[in-house]
Parts: sequence; C-alpha cells; structure tokens
Amino acid sequence: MPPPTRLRQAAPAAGVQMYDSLELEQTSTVDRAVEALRQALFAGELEPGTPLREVALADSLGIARSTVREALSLLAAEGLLTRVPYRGVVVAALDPADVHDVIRARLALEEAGVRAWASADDNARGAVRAALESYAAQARADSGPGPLAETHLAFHRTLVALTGSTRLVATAEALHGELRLALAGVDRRRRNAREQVAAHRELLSVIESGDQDAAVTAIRDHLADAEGSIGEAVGR
Amino acid sequence: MPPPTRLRQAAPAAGVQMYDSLELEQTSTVDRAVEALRQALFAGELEPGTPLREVALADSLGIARSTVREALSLLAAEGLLTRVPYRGVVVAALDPADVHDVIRARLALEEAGVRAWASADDNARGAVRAALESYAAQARADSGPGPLAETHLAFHRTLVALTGSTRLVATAEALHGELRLALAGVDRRRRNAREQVAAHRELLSVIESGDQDAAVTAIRDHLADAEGSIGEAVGR
DNA sequence: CTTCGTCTGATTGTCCGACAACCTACCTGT
DNA sequence: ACAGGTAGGTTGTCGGACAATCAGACGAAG
Repeated sequence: MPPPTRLRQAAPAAGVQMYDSLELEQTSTVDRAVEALRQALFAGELEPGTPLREVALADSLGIARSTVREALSLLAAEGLLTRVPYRGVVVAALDPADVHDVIRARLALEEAGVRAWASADDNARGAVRAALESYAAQARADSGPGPLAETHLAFHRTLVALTGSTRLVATAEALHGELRLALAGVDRRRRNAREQVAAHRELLSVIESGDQDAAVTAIRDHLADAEGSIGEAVGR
Repeated sequence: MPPPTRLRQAAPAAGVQMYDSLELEQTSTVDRAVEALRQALFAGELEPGTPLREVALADSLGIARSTVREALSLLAAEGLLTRVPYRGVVVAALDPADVHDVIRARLALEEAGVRAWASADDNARGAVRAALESYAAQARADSGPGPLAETHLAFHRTLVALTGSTRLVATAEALHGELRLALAGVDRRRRNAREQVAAHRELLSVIESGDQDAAVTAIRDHLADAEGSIGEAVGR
C-alpha cells in the first residue's frame, strides 16, 4: 500500500527556530516520467492495450531506458499498466469484471466513510462540502471532461477520508486512477453535468441528515448507477 | 493498487485444444530479490529504521545494483521501505499514529466483509472456516510466531474476501505486511495462542449467527484489542 | 493441408561501469 | 561555541553491452 508519501523529515534540532511550513519539492527524473505518463494515460492519448516500448519512450522523453523502466514498474504496481514478462508493458484494460471489482471496493471504502460521518473530524466533514462546491464550480465552468472527472472523484475521496485513514484514501486514489484510465478514451457524454452535481448534492444531504441506513443505501445506489454507465462505456 | 497479478494470458486461439490449468511460473531476478528482502523483513532480520545500502545488498545477493534498485522501489511502493532522496531507503517504522491508521483501514475492510457474509459466495464463506482451522492447527503445532501470524492474518484476509473484491484483498495484504514488519522484531508473547484461536472462533460464530450488528461490534472490538497490543509492542 | 523444426528480428531482463548531485561528518580557524 | 570549508560515501541517472525470450516467417516432413 502506498503509504502517505512523506518527503523528508528534517532532524528535530532542539532550541532552534524552525520553519516547518517551508518545503522545497524535490523532483526526481523518475517522478517526472511517472507524472508525464500518468498524464498521457488519463488524457486518453494511450488507449488501453497499447504496448509501451521502452526505448521509444526513453528517447521520446529524453531520458535513459533504465529510468523509463523504473517509471513503468511503478505505474504497473499502481495498476495503470500491465507487465507481461519479455513482452513489455501495455496500458491496462478493464473488463466488466474488473469494473465490478473496483466498484465493490469503492463501495466498501465510501460506505465506511459515510458511516463514520457522525463521528468524523470536523475538518473532514468540511472537506466534503468544499469538494462538492469545487465539483459544482467545475461543472459550471464547463472546462472539459478531464478536470470535471477529477473534481468529481476528489469529492468521493473526501468521503473515504471521513474514515480518518490516509491509507484508505491512498487506496481510493488508486482505484480512481484505474477508472479514469478506463474512461479516458470513451466519448463520455453521460448525463448532463448539472444533473450529476444535483445527484451528489442530494447524496450529501442524505448523509448529513444523520440517517445512517439511508446514507448507506444512497451511496450504494449511487455506485451501482456508476457501475452501470461505466460498464456500458467500457463494455462496448 | 496492485491488481491481481495475472501472469500471462495465452492468445485465445480458436478451435484448438487448450490446457488452461497448466502454468509455468516465471520468476525474474527482481521478484526473487523482492521475496528475499520481504522474507528478511518479516523475519525481523532487518529492524525498522535500518538503512539498506544498495551496493551492499547487490553483492550480498549477487545481483546488479540496478536490479536491487528496482526491488527496493517496489517494496517502497508497498510501504515496507521508506525512500529518502539521496539518503537511501530504510526499513519502514510505524509510529502509533501509523498503527492507528492501519487498524482503521483494516476495520473498514473487514467490517465490509462481515457485513457481506449473508450475501457472500459459498466458497468465500467456506474459505473463512478453512482459514480458521488452519490457524487453529498452526497454533496446536506451535511452530513459531512467524507462521502463526501468517495463518492468523490469512484468516482476516478471508473476511475481506467476503466482499468479493480482489483489490480489497490486495489492499488488506499490504496492510498486513506493514503490521508483520512492525511486529517482526518485538518479542511477542501476547496472550496464549489457544486463547487467541478461541477468540477467533467466537468471532466467527457471531458472524455466522446472522446478527449483522453484533458481528460488526465483534470485529470492531477485536481490532481495537489488536491495536492495543500492537501499539503497546510498537510504542516504546 | 496441417504440423513441426528452424531461423531471424525485435524487445525485454540483467549486468557493468561511469559520473554528477547530494548528504554526512569531520576539521579548521576565529 | 560557531561559521565555513573540505573529504568521503551514497544515491540518481546515464550509456552501452549481452543473454533470454518472444513473435512471425519460411520451409520440410508427415
């Protein structure tokens, strides 16, 4: 499980003034490669099933093959790529069974989240509301399916965060990555974005109502609905 | 999320006889290195905090540094090692907050599992019972804390498997890895093994009873108890 | 016509050696 | 005690090399 990637903890020297909030992000070549590839994957530039050749990537990115290799390994461990021995990595493709599996997993995580609503941290609850507003704003701005999906999934991630476990959030993030990848290529009209936002508002109000059972059935229906449209988009 | 590591799917040529059950495990050097390191970590040969030097590992394992590097990256992504830029990787150390986080995550997964008991697959239910028996047998055999912990956690994994999601099981496995690592070094007497087995039998019987709420509180208490003893062992 | 061996080209898996970037620790002068 | 500089060790990245393996083509044998 990718634990919260902490970057570096300075030695806690005693008695000296500390500027804890200051940080200088250290970006390795591998990290940048991973990010570039992830970007391309989510943008749909690489369709599922496409083989990724190491040397081609290497001089396309202007980095060494060994570095590409490490980046590919990490993305494969993350589930975005599939490695086949001596045949290379291909962009991961989700079949309907995989989609079902992912949705099951999401249901477990988000159900745990909404169940924890009452006992959750105030900040966490606030984050849920804030994420919904970002999502709504993004829908109003109408700036393409990519950012919209991002804010949408970010909202769901705040639900998982209600559990208070950073590891569960990391897991949810990985699951969301798989879905974004699977949906990157399809021409996703789905329902009107405003309708979607309204549905999420409804969901949140049920959660806030305090009726735990109602909240659970709401999230369950919500995800079942998601599986339907995603599976249809992927199934083709 | 480490997806179910499928090894290789032969091309589905049509009309020819297939021997689906046959498989030949392909073991790369990196895999073996990962396995060896994992083994050593779980056995407590490398204490948390210990730095792992790449060259030393390389000629200790008799492989190239680049290969070691890849293995270390994978284990770091798994959470067993922590990589600090330009300072190398160290064996991950869990502080009480981490333990709490892991237990929270486990609770979400296992609670989802026991909630799914009634609607779960028959095989999955059978697997739970079988795992409990393996655990009991291991306790009777009294063959050291390592195998005992393994069968113990395997039982809990079957609970997660009740959800029907392989990805959740993979997540649970990663979480268990972190715990095994944290507990590897401590001299773990804990309570009598037989007592522990009895407690798990009790837990299963509550789950089987069909009283979902009782089952959830049972698993919750069980894990709270676990956090207590683990945190105490790690705390110092 | 199908099946089997062989060959060829391409790609991955692993190794080795090199060097710059960077960190830690010591050492020195004040 | 403190600032600053120096030296050694370790990682991050690179490039090249070679064996192992795979996919496809080609031809021989049944």
